[in-house]
Amino acid sequence: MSIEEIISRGVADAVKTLYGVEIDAATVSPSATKKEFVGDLTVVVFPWLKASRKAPEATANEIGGWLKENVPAVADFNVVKGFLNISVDPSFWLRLLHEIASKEDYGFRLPNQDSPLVMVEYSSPNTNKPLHLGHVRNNLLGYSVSQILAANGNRVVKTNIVNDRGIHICKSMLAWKKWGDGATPESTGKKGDHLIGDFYVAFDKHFKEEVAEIMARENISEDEAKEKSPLMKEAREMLRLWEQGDPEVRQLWEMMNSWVYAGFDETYRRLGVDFDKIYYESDTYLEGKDLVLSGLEKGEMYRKEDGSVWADLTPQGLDHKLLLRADGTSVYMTQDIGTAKLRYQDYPIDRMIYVVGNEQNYHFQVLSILLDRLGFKWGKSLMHFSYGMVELPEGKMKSREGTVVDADDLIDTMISSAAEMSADRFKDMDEAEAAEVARMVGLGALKYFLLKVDPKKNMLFNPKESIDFNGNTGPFIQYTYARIRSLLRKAEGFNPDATPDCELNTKESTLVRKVADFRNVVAEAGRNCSPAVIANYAYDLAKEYNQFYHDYSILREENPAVKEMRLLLSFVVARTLKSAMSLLGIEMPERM
RNA sequence: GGUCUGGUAGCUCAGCUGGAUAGAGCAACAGCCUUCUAAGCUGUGGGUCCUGGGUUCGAAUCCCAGCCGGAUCACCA
Repeated sequence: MSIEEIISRGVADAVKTLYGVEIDAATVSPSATKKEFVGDLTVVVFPWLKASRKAPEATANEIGGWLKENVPAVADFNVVKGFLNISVDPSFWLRLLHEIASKEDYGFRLPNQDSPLVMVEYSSPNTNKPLHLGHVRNNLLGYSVSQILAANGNRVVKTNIVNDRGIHICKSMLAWKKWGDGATPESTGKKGDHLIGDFYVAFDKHFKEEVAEIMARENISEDEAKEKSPLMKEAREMLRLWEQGDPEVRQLWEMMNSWVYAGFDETYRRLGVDFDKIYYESDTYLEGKDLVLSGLEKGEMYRKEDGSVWADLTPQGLDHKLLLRADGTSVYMTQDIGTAKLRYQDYPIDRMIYVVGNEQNYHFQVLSILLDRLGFKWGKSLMHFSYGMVELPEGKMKSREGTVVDADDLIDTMISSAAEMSADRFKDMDEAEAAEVARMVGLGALKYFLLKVDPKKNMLFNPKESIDFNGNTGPFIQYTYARIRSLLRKAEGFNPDATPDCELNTKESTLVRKVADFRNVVAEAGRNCSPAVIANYAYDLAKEYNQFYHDYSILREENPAVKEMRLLLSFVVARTLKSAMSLLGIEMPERM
């Protein structure tokens, strides 16, 4: 039983004994005492004033006195206004420290065969351009949420749906045919996804020139000129051929896609994210039609005179939504319904989480309603893990304006900056180790920077600031960890199973309490799917430890029991930091 | 216009299941390396928590209204 539970139950017993009123121990919720007051935990007594029929101070004093008499863990108390500050018996903290040190991975619950099966969809790239900063936020969030759910005892399937078909891919293909000159990743030395991206840009450039020319020549509006553009006509024709399964177009498509996938795989690998199952839209885009038609039979949808099929969402306060065009073809929503069907055939999932940007909030609101109507048990509760845009200091990131931050460039920049700034520290490492540490630190900086912010908010990514390794950053936490590891290496004969016997001071007990709280933090992060909760906890713990670290010379401590206890405390702090950061996908170097 | 979402220090962000004098980092200033890693630590200054009402012992937090910003409301994906 945790100390919070002991206190809660004690207060409930006290109120019952003293005032004869039953209260639910769960409503007591003791919180950490603020630094400027004496004590470990604080209980607010205002809620029981009606029961005591006394002033706040008197009530708090009575309850405090009862706790001190009857609850062994309570050593002392003091009262400030209606706040009852409780000091916990120091021996309790020592026992708790031993208990934590003796357990492996004390923060995580492992899933078993009966655990809920959760599918997390993230990344979802288009195959016509490389990944950019927005994808990086998506990938890191998706991976971290998966880790957090797994740590809370869920079975997790990480999935990715690749948008590998459509007019945008045809644009790249057409550009390659026209101006590519047979270029391949091998012949150009370019990463496959970048090569394809360059052709997409090339198409856009030629297309714009063509439109401008037509506008000038025929004196018509831009929209009309776009309609008349031969290039666009060719792209559309290519899409038509693709849909017919034209062998030549399909072959080109497969070749170019394989280049892109090789490029994506490398970026994913460097980011440290992975997937259990990848879906391709070219396999799923025709699915969903049957389901919509069955919904039509059940009266969940309706058909208009022109033959198109719609869903009436006005009962939910939304609009009418098109699901099948008059010619019977699918729209985006229909495809997502079809993908849901396929997924459910592959995995009997209990819960579905879509990590997709907030510009699609409306889409997922509608999808949830439709899946529910079509009989998916998880439809109603599907979670759209919505996140905001990443903006740059100069302004918004728009591919048109050419200010996109490429994911690969970004990773390179982070790693080389880390190497540069750490050159002095890495002097005594060999080249390979220095490079490995720079990689961990560079990526740690990037990941932490993007994950510590509340996902639903738009955030500002300042490349300069993210390279600054001071303050609330990943490297600060990594550094704290590396120092503890160094300390433990130097401490001769350190034994994590030792059971030193001494009293803990306030700083030490605060650290023990925070480490013990990790379990609750992981649970909270699991409830809210919130990497930010984990990140800010890790920072808080690292900061607390740093203050502690600077106050004592642990290796020179003369009392062997105190020395042993502080080493043990350092050990559990390091382990907790590592566990927390693993939920963010951040690696921890043993030296840096 | 409808819906969703955000507004906290000069800047970037925590805090939001209601609790004490609203916290970090950056930036500025002043200290601390013969001590286990100074990517650190200590101190100073910096706030109408967008505004106005309401709920109550108590509101940055909950409710209502308004102001400002973002997203979305495609037979695009």
